[in-house]
Amino acid sequence: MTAPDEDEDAPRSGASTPPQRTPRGTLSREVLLDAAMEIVRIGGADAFSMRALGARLEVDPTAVYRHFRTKNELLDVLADILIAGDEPLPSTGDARADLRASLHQLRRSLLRHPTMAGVILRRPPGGRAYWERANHALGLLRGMGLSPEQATSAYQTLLFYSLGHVLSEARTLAAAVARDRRPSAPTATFNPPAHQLPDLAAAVPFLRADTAAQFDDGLDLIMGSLPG
Amino acid sequence: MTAPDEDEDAPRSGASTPPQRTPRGTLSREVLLDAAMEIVRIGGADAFSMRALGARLEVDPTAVYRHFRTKNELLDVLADILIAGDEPLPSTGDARADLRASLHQLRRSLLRHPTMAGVILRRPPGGRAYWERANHALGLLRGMGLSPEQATSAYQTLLFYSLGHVLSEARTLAAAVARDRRPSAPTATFNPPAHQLPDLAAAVPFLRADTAAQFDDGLDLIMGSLPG
DNA sequence: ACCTGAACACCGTTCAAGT
DNA sequence: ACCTGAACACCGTTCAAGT
Repeated sequence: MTAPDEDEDAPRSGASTPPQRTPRGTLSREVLLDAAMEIVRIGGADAFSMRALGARLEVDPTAVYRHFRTKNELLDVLADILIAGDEPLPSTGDARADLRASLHQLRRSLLRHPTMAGVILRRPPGGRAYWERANHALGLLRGMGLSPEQATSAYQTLLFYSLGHVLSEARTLAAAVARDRRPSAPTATFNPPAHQLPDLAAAVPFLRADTAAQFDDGLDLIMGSLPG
Repeated sequence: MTAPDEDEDAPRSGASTPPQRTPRGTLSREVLLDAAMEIVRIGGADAFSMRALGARLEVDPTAVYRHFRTKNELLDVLADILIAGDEPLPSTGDARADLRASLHQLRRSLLRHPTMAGVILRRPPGGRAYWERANHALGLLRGMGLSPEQATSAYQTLLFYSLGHVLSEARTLAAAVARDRRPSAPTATFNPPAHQLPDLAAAVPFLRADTAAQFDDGLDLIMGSLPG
């Protein structure tokens, strides 16, 4: 009924890498966000806590509250950094291609921290980068000849598809990461119970290993209906 | 930069409703799942913990471990119950309509516990209902004349779009729920910073209040490319 | 001004012990 | 066979106190 259950609960190991010294008064939003991202990179989303953050910076955990009102507020800023990514929004002049590229950017950036993607996507959007991406994409859709109303609908469809795809990839990746942390757990590859589900069985060979190409296929399908 | 931040952290109130008596030896998976669902219904996903579950059933929290190996395992079973929903899979003979109806079912069922949707969608899929839905939808797509390969691609696109849409609705709803639990927090309606983002500003009037219709628009767009 | 430390009210999970 | 209770190793957050 349930999957073999390789639990994400794994060891809650505090990140045990060389902590960077933090002379008095050096704490800042930037330093905190960098350290938070490091903790996530090393130990995954489960390893991140206000206490782990304090420990990493050799500072009392509660010192963080000078700079972020809550853990969730910090998480939201982290989210927006991931949504922004490190590449500029594409603008080659080919609206179709740019739109596609922007969504691929978003996917790649969120999947850079797969254990974090699920955490981040659960939070309500609100960051600057999120809205800038929306504005950019809407502009491209207008450029393809869509009305504001059509552009809005198309963008939401493309965005929700992308978020769902990323979420789906991220949760599988995150589970795999958790498995590898428990070395003895079974490999339990993605293996739907096709027994007695014939149409599912027929689909299994076409589940693509290349999930980036799979993502692109879906974009194709959705963008196929768009003018321009 | 970040939204006004009405935190989901709210009071971690243990569900304080009339607990049902639990004579010795009555504990079962079913009783536990019912109680868990009740806790979620009353207090949201944050209120659910192994300790709250024990308290509700007037049982030591650790007694739950006789029936579920971990909290995550229980969560996965809960997830599959929500994914199954309480309606049978539609089969009117109109494949297009049935496919659409099935995805609407999934959306409605997940949104019945919006605070739970995000939690559930973060977990890797693996329940029976999840795969039965896939099998059913793939069969409908085959019936519309799609090849196994086309059906697989189309189903994944539709599913990921649906999950993304539900996630997006759920996180907004969950934030609203959390706001209402802190009666003094500002209302902070969904309000993108359209200032200096002209294309976003042009889209705002077309963000539909009726999110079920919005969901359907996206299904239209995607299914518009499909044969049959 | 900025950080510390103790404290509060919680977690999930394990395991020896009881009935 | 089934449940309890103590214990372990954690949480986020508040607030008075220190420097």
